[in-house]
Amino acid sequence: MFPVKFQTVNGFKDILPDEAVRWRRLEEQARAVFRRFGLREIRVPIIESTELFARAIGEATDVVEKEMYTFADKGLTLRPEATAGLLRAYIEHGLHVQQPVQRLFTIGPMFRHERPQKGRQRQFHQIDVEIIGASEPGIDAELMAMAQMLLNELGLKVSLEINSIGCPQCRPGFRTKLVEYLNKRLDGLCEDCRRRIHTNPLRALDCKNKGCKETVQAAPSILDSLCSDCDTHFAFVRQQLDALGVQYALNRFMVRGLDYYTRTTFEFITNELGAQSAVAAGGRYDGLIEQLGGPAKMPGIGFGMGMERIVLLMEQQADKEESADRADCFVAALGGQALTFAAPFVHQLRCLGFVAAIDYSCRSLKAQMKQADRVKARFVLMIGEEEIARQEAALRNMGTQEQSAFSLHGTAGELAARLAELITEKGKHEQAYC
RNA sequence: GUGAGCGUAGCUCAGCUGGUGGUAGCACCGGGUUGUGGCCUCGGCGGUCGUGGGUUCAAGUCCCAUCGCUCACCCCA
Repeated sequence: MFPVKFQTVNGFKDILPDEAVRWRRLEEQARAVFRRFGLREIRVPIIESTELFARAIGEATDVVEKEMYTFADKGLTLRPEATAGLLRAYIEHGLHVQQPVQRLFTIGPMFRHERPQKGRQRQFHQIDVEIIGASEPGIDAELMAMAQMLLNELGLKVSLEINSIGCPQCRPGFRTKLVEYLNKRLDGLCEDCRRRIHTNPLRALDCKNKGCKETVQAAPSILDSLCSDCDTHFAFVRQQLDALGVQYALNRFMVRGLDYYTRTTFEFITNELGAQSAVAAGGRYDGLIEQLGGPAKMPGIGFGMGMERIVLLMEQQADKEESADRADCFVAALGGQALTFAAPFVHQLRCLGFVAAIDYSCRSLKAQMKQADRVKARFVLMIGEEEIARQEAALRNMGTQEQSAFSLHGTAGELAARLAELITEKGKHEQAYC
């Protein structure tokens, strides 16, 4: 039984080097945008106590009920989302004392035991942003504007939908009204939604079933049931979005899957990801911090951005750009003696900060040139018997095909420094690579 | 947890109503260029047809089981 083939387990994926280029671009762009908005990075463990997630996300949610990777005997769980862990860290370290408003982001893997499909893995990655300690509606608008800026700069076309789901003061009233409405129209609802009336009636509002969609069209709107504080808040959010030039659509049917959300909720959506539509989503969670044992009445708002989904969109939508993985100089060594020259040389070039490559196999020059081409080398330095005899290597510019002699007198360090100067100098004149 | 579809070379795929696994494309290696890349050209490497059973003179093809993957439902980023 020896030729056991191992493979990634279901729902987990390798990100191979070619694809990792896109991931890196996403992360770098995110960091660049976040810096402009004064966000600071925080890194927290991917394992927390099961109890933390149960409290934050809600005991009755699908995520907690059936999707968590839990080590039952240890009371620990792989995080299914990032907010809970960040807030735990915020509270544990008393960050609010240092700075009343904390603007934080983190990037990393999350885990949910769901059946995988397009744009959904069991290990998936999120860019997560939280602004804690500020309740002003301007914050809500700024956060959405920032997410949109990032998506725009990645070259993606997605749309923004917003809603307000009220607060513990006004939502129960709406819930009652909605249940009343739904109960009168059971015929128009799918089986799931009839069940939802008892478990989570708001979910019926965003059911994909056609009949439910029609039935729900005339349902009472949450926006008409907001208390005056929530209503004022949401009006300001919309006004601010307009002022910032952020395009959005109001979606009174939008609901959240996690219990902690209050007031403003939003989703950046696309119809180019199969059954998945949200690429980033979030909202306010004004009661959550207190609920987790933090300071009373501490507000917060945040969003998660699904990196797999963004990367899929980047593949489909964004301009293909040339990979930056490019060698400055490839040193072709022909024969063992040449290697003793070439290797220290390449090492010195690398010390000087250049991307240098070498092939130790001593294959034919043709083969090595092909290899140089594959690593997109801008220059190739050729060292063979003749060159060693003459003490002059050949330096070839791969873009222009120009070739010149390069004296081999001096120590490896001196030679590398001179070569570095040469390839920098020549590289300035021809950016184009054909 | 539920449903549907698909497993042939490293990758993308042909393979008809069962009748010898494809000069297939890409990639890789080598020759054409006694030491010069991309384009071209010629050649080479590469497969227990996911696995196990069954039907048949004969199975990549039909049937059953099993494993894996994909998509969708639920739910969610």
